[in-house]
Amino acid sequence: MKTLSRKQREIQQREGLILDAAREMLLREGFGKLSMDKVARAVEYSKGTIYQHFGSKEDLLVALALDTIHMRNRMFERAAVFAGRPRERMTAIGVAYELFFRLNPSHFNCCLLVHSDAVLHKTLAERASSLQACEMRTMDICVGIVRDAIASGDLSLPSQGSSAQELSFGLWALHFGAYRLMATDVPLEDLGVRDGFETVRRMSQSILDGLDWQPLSKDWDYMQTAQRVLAEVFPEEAASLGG
Amino acid sequence: MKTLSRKQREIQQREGLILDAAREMLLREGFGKLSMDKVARAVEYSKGTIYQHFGSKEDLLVALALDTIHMRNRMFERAAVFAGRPRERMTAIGVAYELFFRLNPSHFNCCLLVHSDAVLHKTLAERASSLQACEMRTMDICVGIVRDAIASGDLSLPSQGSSAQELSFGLWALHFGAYRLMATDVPLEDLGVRDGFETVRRMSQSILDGLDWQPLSKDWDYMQTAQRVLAEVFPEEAASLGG
DNA sequence: ACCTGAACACCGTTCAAGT
DNA sequence: ACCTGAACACCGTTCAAGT
Repeated sequence: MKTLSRKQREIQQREGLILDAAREMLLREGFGKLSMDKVARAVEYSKGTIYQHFGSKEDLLVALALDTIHMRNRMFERAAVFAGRPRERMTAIGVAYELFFRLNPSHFNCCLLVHSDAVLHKTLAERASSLQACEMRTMDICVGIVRDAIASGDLSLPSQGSSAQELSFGLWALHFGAYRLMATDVPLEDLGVRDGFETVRRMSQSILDGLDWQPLSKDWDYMQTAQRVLAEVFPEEAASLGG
Repeated sequence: MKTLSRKQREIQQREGLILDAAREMLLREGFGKLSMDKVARAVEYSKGTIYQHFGSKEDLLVALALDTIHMRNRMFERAAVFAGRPRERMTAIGVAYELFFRLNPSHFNCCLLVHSDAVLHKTLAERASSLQACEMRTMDICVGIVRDAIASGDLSLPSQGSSAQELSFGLWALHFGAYRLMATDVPLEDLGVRDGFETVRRMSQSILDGLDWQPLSKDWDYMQTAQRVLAEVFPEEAASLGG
C-alpha cells in the first residue's frame, strides 16, 4: 500500500481535485456549462495537465459517472439484504433507486449523457470496461433477488419466457424511463400524473403481480414495506429528503 | 391558401431545405457532428440566413424533433383504432412504438436530446409549446384507450389509485426507458437479455395483467394480436423491417 | 428588405518550449 | 520528467456592410 512515491501521491490527489471541481461545476451550472477550460482554471492547473489525467472531456465525464454508479450500487447492495421476503427485497431496490435519483438528480443526468452518443468511444478503454462492469454488477444484484424468489417458491417464471435478467431489465427500464422523463422540463402535472414516484412504485408492483410473484400486492402491504426500508436501511437518506 | 407571396413561398421552401439537410446530417453522422456551419454550407446559404429561420441550434433541433413526434402520433392514431378489444388496442400502441423506434432509431435519439438540458429554454416559444401539445396528444391517445377499457368493464382502476394517465405514463416510461437503454452501446446480451423488444412486450403485458385488465394474457394470445396489428395496420412498415 | 460573411467569444485538443 | 500556455481548428451567434 505504501508503495506510492510522493510524486505519485501528489498526482493521485490532484486527480481527486479535478474530479471534485468538475462535479461541483456540474451540480452548480448544469451540463452544457462544464468545460475543460473552466475546470483547469478552477483547480489552477494548465489544460495540458488536465489532459494527462483524462484523455478527453468525455473521459472526464465517464469518470464522474463511474463514481455515481458506484454510489448507486452501494445503495442497491444495502437494499438487497433487507430483512424480508424476496419481493420485499425487490421493493427495497426500488426504494433505493428512487432515493438515489431524488438525492442526486444531477448525477443521474450525468449517467444519462455517458450512455449515449459516441461518448464511450472517446473514453480510455480501461474506464469504459470499468463502467460496463459496474452496470453488470447492478444487474446481478437484482437478478440475485429474482433467483432467491424462484428458489423459495415465491415466483416461477415461464420456462421459455422471461428470464431473471429480463425481469430485472424490465424493472430497470421502467424506473430509468420514468425518472428520465421526470428529470426534464415536461410538466408531469399537465399530463395528468400527480406523483411520478408514486406511479413508478405502483407500476412496479403491477409487473410483479402480473408475474404472480408471491405474496401479491392485494395480500401484502408493500407501501408499508417501503416505509420499513426507509426507516431501517436508509434512515439518513430519508431524513435528508424529508427535511 | 393562395395568400402567400412568391417571396414567402420561397422562404417556406428554404426552411424545408434546411430541415432536410439537417435531418440528413443527423442520420448520417450522428448527433455531435451536426453544426450550423455545415448545415449552411450544405444548403448553400449563409449562416445568417439559417438564423432567420431558427433562433438557435437548439431551435433547429426541436423543429426536427417535432416532425418526428408528429410521425409517432400518426402511427399511434392508426394503432388506436385497431379493430379489437381495448387491451388489444393498447397492445397495438406498443407495436406502433416498437416500429417507430426500429424504423427511426436516429429520430428517436433526436427526441431524447430535445427533452433535456436547457434545450427548451433556447427554443422559440411557439415551437416549445407546439412540442408540448404533441406530447399531450400522445398521452391522450393512450388515455382514451384506458377509458374505453373502463367503460366497457374490461378494467377497473382503484378509485384513489392509478388514474388512466398514470397507467399510460407507466407504459410510456417502460418503453421509453428500455429503448433508451437499447439505443446505447451497452450490450444487452452481456446483461443476459436476449431480445429487448420481446422483453418490453412481455413486461407491458405483465403490467396489464397485474392491473387485472381483461382478458388476461393467460386467456388471450396477445402475441397473435401483435401479429394481426402488424399485418392489418402496419403492413408496409413491417415489410420494410422484415426485408 | 433581404442576405452575407467577417468578427467575436468560446471550446476541445495538441505540442514545442520551458523548468 | 513534468508542466505550461500559446496555437490550431472548430463552433454558435451577431451585426455592420453590402445588394
